[in-house]
Amino acid sequence: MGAPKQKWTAEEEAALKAGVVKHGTGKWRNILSDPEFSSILRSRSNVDLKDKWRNINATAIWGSRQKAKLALKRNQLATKHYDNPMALTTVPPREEVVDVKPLAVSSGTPRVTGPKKLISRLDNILLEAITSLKEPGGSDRASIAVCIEEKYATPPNLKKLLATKLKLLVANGTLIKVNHKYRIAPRSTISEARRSPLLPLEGRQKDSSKAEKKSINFLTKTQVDAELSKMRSMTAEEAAAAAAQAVAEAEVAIAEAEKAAREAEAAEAEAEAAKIFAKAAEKALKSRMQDT
DNA sequence: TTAGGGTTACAG
DNA sequence: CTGTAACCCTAA
Repeated sequence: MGAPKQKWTAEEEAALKAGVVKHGTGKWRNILSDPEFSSILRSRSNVDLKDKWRNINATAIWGSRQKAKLALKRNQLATKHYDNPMALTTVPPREEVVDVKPLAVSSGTPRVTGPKKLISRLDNILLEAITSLKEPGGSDRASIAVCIEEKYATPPNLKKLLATKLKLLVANGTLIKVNHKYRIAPRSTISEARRSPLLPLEGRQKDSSKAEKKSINFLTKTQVDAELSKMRSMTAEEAAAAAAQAVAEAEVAIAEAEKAAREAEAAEAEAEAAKIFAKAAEKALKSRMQDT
């Protein structure tokens, strides 16, 4: 009687997303069993998690459930059928489009005003697709694309966005790219990946005193390094990678901010700063690319 | 236990 | 009045 509707808070939503990223779609019970998440989600049930996740994705992609319902309703109400069922689906308005390809000067991109709601939904879908594929060795871009296309409407630039996002997620440590397959990072909460650069260190050989690798980030020593080395030959590619990395860092910071927005508002400011910095870096690199 | 369908409560 | 989000119920 005291709670007609218990609306979800940002913390709960963030926890849910983190749980999905960590464990995968479904496994609500597993997510709920997680001590960290259960602390926040202990008031929620697995069904609630599922429903919330459904709602999030439904609202994100313009149409999972609502579209079907709406379509049905419209079909009954009006016989007018749309010739263009779905042209532009995804691409949320506030998406930060890390497009590095277009050489157009981004003059049409105004300053970041203060997007409170972010965290690209595409990331969720992407991770969801990878987890749903359940490929042990990971999935390649084609499989992921197909999975997403089957589940949602397929925008024309999906492939490009997917490639960009994939790269981005690999850069920030959420995904691990081995050869040509992508898989979820084994052990790392995104926020944690930023704080502590996960060190494999299987055997002894712990050169902790070696602070040589300090700045360059949390990137694990995967084959990505090799590709990056290869990229060094190409200035443009390197610049693009750097820009993508900066944006990735910004997104991570934003995610962290949303997760702990309640505890520290400064984090959000930091995220904003990081985002602005990323944007600036991207812009600079881009102009440098075409200027040189 | 989870996925999906359906219903109710709240906001615009 | 319509759309959205939480809630509830049921089948797999």
